[in-house]
Amino acid sequence: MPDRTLETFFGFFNEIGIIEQLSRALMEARLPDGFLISHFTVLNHLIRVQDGQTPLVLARAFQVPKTTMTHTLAGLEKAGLIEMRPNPADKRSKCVWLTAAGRAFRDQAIAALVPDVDRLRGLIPAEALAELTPKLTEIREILDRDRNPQAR
Amino acid sequence: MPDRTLETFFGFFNEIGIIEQLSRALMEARLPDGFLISHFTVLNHLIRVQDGQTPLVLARAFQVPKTTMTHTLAGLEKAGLIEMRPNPADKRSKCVWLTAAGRAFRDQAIAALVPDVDRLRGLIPAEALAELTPKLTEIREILDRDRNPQAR
DNA sequence: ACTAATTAGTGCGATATCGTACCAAATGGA
DNA sequence: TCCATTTGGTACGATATCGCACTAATTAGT
Repeated sequence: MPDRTLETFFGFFNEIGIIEQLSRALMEARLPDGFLISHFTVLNHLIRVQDGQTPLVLARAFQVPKTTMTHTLAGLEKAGLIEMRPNPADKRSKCVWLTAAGRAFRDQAIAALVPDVDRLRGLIPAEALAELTPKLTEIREILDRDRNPQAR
Repeated sequence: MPDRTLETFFGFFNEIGIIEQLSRALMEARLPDGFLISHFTVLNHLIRVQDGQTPLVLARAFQVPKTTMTHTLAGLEKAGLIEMRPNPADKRSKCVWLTAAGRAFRDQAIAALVPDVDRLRGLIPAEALAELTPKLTEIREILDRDRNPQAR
């Protein structure tokens, strides 16, 4: 019950939640019908970091339960954007590989967002975001370490 | 395609998304089984701002489609935490009123969160959040004004 | 080497979210 | 006053998310 600490935390997470909703709606409006942020971010991650990763590694990277990742990957595979191959190092496991269509999809998605970002950067200076992001990263890492590290 | 603007925006919204997930998981773990953040935030809003508001006003306050708010309110009403009464000013409309149980539920939910906040404020100084929140509010308001203002 | 515990992935069920379509009431022109 | 449009709310269907439970493979402890 320390003074206004509770309100401070609530207020912060409340803004985070609303911005998340708004930005998700913005992005999904530009993706082809039936595709969600989750699809895009997985493709983007596979390109930026590395493909060939296992579903579980991806689930942990995105902090989602593994069942959710299974579902997302199934959608991407059905759309021909990724390929699931057996993991040579572990017969229980699989590796997720991008297809050419997957790379193209991600590039097109980014291209489709350019007009939005162009418009927004007239309203929100990129420097303001660049300044905030590392602080958010710090908080994200703290929350991440804080939560129960097993499961998911 | 301006230099790294795209990456800056992506990076920012990415952190926002992850923090949102982590904080939601944290809060929902403390709520009674079957209750979600959406339930809590509506109750909290009705107490902090004012009860007697209409579903549509609430939907706009939380930036969710009105169908989503209908569903959330139905859950709260079934649990006896709110009451839906006719709106004397508009026969199509309704007013959402808290019950005593609703107020108690909200108070208990907050009490259940105190240990978490206590722990977190040892890891994240409240001042750091207090400093970030207004900047997030500004961004949220910009995004809000930017998006298509009708619908939802 | 053998068994117990752990780990990777999926199937299934519950339910939250959200778009479309719809009804009823209210509003605004002519 | 009447009709067209707009607005508040809900029903319904589609699907994303997530917890639980299960199988198969791996790892650890003896």
